[in-house]
Amino acid sequence: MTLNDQSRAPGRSDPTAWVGIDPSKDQTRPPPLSRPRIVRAALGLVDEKGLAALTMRALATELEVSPMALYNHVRDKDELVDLMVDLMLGEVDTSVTEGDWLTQLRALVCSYHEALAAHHELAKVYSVRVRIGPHGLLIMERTVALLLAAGLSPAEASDVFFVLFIYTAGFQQIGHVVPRRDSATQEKTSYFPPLPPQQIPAVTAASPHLNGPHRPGRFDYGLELLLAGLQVKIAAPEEAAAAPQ
Amino acid sequence: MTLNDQSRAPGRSDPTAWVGIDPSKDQTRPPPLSRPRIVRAALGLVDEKGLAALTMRALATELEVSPMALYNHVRDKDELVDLMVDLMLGEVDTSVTEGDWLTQLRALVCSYHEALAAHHELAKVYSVRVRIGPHGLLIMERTVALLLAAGLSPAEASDVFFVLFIYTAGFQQIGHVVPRRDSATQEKTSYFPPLPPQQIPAVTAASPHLNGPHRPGRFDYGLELLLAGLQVKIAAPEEAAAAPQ
DNA sequence: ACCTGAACACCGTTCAAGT
DNA sequence: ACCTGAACACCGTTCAAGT
Repeated sequence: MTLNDQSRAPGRSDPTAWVGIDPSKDQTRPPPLSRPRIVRAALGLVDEKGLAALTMRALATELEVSPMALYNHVRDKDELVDLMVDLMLGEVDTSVTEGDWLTQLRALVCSYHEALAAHHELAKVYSVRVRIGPHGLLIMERTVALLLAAGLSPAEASDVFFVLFIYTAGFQQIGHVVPRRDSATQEKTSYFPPLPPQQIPAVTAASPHLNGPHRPGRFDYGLELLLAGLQVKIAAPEEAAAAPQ
Repeated sequence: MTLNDQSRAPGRSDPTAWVGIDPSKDQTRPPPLSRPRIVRAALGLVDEKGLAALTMRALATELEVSPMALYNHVRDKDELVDLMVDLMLGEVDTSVTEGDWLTQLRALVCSYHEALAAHHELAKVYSVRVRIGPHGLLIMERTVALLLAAGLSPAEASDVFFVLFIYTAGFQQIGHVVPRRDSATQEKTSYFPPLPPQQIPAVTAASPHLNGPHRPGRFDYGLELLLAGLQVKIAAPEEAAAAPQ
C-alpha cells in the first residue's frame, strides 16, 4: 500500500548488476521501461513541476527515451493519468479497524485527504472524470461498509459517500482564491475587484480569513460539519429523507 | 442579473438596419466584435459542445472572424474563461431577503448550484483556480453576511463559506463515475474493476445507487447534511472550535 | 516485442503588415 | 483602433520502419 507497490516486477534481477554499475546511482543506466516505472516517473514529474508539465514528450525525455516508446506500455495519456491517480490512492490507509464506525470513518477520510494533499497537483485532475481503479474501489468499499454499519440504507450510504468524496477531492481544487492581476499595471492586486468596502462589509470584515491559502485546520472543520450533520440524520432518519426545500 | 446583462452596448443602434437586413436573422451580418459578444459566444460554445471545444480558433470561426481578432478584446484565454465564469455567476439570485438566515442561505446556495448545473461544462473549470469577479464577489458577500448574521465569528464564517463553496462547485466536477473501457475489447464495462463481489460486499449492495449519474436529489441531501451540522455548531460553539481528531 | 524518427493535425500566441 | 495572414513553439498521436 505504498508508492513502491507497483514498482518492482517480482523475481526480476537488477539489469544493471551484470554490467558492474552501482545500482544506487540508477540515473546513469536507467532500468528498462515498464508500466510502473512510467507511472511513478509521471507522478514525480507532476508533484515537482505541476500538472501542466505532464507531457508525453517531457515524460519521455525524463525517462531518456523516445516519446513513442511510452505508447508500448500505456494506451494514451488518459490511461496514464488513471494509473497515476490509482497509485496516489494506494497511499490511503484503509486498514484501520479500531473504534466505532464514526472513528473509523473519520480516520479513513482524513487519510484520503492527506494522500490527495501530498499530491495536490494530481488531485486537480479529478475535475474531469473519475475512472475508478483497484485502490479507489477499496476506499469506496470501506467507506460504504462503514456507512452501512452505521445503519444507513444503501441509497443513503451512497449519497453520503459522494458528499464526503466531493468535499475531500474538491478541497484540493477549489477555494484557493488567486489574486487578480490589475489589467493596467500587471501587478497583483487584492483578491477581489475594486469595490468600495462599504459595499462589501461582510467580506471586508472576514477579509484576512478569506484571502490566501486555506488555513491549516480548515479541512477538518468542514469534515466535522459533515459528520455532525450525519449524526443528526442518523438520530432522526424519518424527516431527514427529503430536504425541506 | 441575466445572461443578457453584458450583451447590449447602451445607445448603439443596430448596425445591420441601414442595409435593410432583417435583424432577427443576425447570423447573416454579424454585429461588430465586442467583449460581451465574445464572452457570450464562448459560453454558448462550451454549453453546446463541451469545455474541450473551447478553442480560440473555433470561437473565432463561430464569430466569423480571424483568430487574432479576439485578442483585441481579451488578453488571453485565461481572461476569457474568467469572464465566462462571471457571466455564469450573474445568473445566481442574490436578492432573496425573506425568512431567517438559514432560509436565505439555503436559497442562495441552491441558486448557486442551479447556475453551475445549467453550465456544468464550464463549472468544471473551477478545478484550476478561482479568479473572483464582480458577480462572484457579490455571492461571497451575501453568503458571509448571512453567516455573520447567524452569529459566527469572521474566521468561522470564512471556513463555512469555503465548505459550502467547495461542496457546490465540486458537485459539478466530481463523482460522475465513468465506466471503464475494457483494455482488450474496447467496450465499456462496469464502473469498477473486475473484483469478485464477495470482496466488495458493500459496493455490491449499494451498486445501483453508486453507479451512473447523480440521482436527482443528491445535491440537496448533501447541503442539508452541511446545514444540519452548521446548526449543531452554532448551538454548541465552544467544543466545535477544534476537531476532536 | 519493443523502440525510433518523421509526419499529421492540432493548440495558444507573437509579430509585422494592412485599413 | 481594429483586423489579418504567416509563423513560432508547442501538443497528442499515427505510421512506417528499424532491431
